[in-house]
Amino acid sequence: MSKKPASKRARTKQRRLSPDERRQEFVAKATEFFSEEGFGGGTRALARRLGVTQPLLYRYFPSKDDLIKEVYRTVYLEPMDSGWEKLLADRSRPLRDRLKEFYDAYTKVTFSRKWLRIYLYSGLKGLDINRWYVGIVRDKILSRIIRECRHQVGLSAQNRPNAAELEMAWVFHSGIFYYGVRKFIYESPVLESKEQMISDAVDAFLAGFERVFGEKEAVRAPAAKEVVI
Amino acid sequence: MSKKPASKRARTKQRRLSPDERRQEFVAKATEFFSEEGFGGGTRALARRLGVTQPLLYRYFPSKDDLIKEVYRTVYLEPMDSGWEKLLADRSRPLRDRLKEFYDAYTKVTFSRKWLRIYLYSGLKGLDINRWYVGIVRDKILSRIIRECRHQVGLSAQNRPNAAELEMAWVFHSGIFYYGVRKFIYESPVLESKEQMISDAVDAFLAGFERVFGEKEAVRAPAAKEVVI
DNA sequence: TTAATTAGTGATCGGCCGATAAACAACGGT
DNA sequence: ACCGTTGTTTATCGGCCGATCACTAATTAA
Repeated sequence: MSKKPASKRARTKQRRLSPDERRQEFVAKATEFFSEEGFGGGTRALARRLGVTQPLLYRYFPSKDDLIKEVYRTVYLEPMDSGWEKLLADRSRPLRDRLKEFYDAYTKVTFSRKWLRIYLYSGLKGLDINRWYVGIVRDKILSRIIRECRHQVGLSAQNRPNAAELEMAWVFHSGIFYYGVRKFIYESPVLESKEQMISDAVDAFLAGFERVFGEKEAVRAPAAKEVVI
Repeated sequence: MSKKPASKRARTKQRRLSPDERRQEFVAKATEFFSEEGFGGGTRALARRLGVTQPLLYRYFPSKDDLIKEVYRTVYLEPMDSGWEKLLADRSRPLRDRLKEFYDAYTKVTFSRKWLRIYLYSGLKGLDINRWYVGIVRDKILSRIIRECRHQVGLSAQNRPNAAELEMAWVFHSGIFYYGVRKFIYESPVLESKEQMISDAVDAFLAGFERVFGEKEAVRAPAAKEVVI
């Protein structure tokens, strides 16, 4: 193989991108790259994938860590949709329908090899942004779901969710989440219909919530165990 | 700081370990080390933690990769207990009790920072051993659970589980599993009583399985969707 | 057309990595 | 007390890493 000046003026004129666009392009490709290689991936390999030389990265980002931070920022912020809370809270529709629609939407943005890998890597690193995200899920999504469940089974939806309810919502949520992990990370065969998986999970959750928390709580553990965390 | 001949005969006589014991000791410490640092962790840092010099590792293991393989081997095999299948299949006891006891035991060996981190790292690497483990869980645990659930709700427990049932068991199992991830990886606050979490999850799962698969399946999607995967 | 500015490259630095070889220290049988 | 064996260290190799700098090429403003 000889030298490779290829792609030098490969396509007609190849508009020069504005600095901001170029930066964003780098971040986007870097996200793909790091999601595959992990954040241990080298800047030279990344630059090769971008079709540029390695030092050029340092014109756009002060350090590799800064680039990585931007990757996190875009990946975590991208899927957030403020409409979700309203969707979950809309009591003019059956709760079952709301939950199904919410998880259809939620998994549409989070179930990708890219997103899940970045998420797991950042979780293993113990990054603040991961903690922030977990907190958002708990406060904006799961707490809301519990309020709606309480209302559904005729309990007061006033107080904050207690720890046991929250845990049950987490187990439900995580079960769905892990479908994505099995499919896109483990590349293990899963039920081909994501919609059916969600539908069954929602039905099971609602049935379970009712059995565990509905009505006669007499048989359950003493209230001391249900401290709010 | 001067040279550090410390720990040279530090404790009385310091029995010299047999080669096999020494090897195992190295693997054990290496497991801890890699679970914290990830497998990108350096051999020098590992050796420092072992209190020896780096080249010594290469007397016991031909390469870093071989050491890592042994780490995987011990971590994955350690928790496997052949008694679990029997426990799950023992129909002289209520299914609810069997499931609770099984998950109490299962989470006792898998819920540790060490195990979970190694598991997630190997999953992200797409290692064969991870696929093998997922297959074991599916075939030895979840399939068994479904047979017992079917028997419980009066269905034939003969045929293999269909894809929808299997998925539901996965969602249940993953929900419990992720409690460990949240606690030990994300270090997020969780319901302090693991037993209650399991108990509620089991109750919800059983209620859900009955509602979704019990009796009148008329309302469910056409059978075509329930192909065995 | 020319000068100034910006985009991109080649060469290179120090540092850490996995791995090897040779020297040295400790033990065990006789 | 000796010597062979085994355990351990010191010194070092080539290679890849993140980062820097001086330089060239392309673009824009005049």
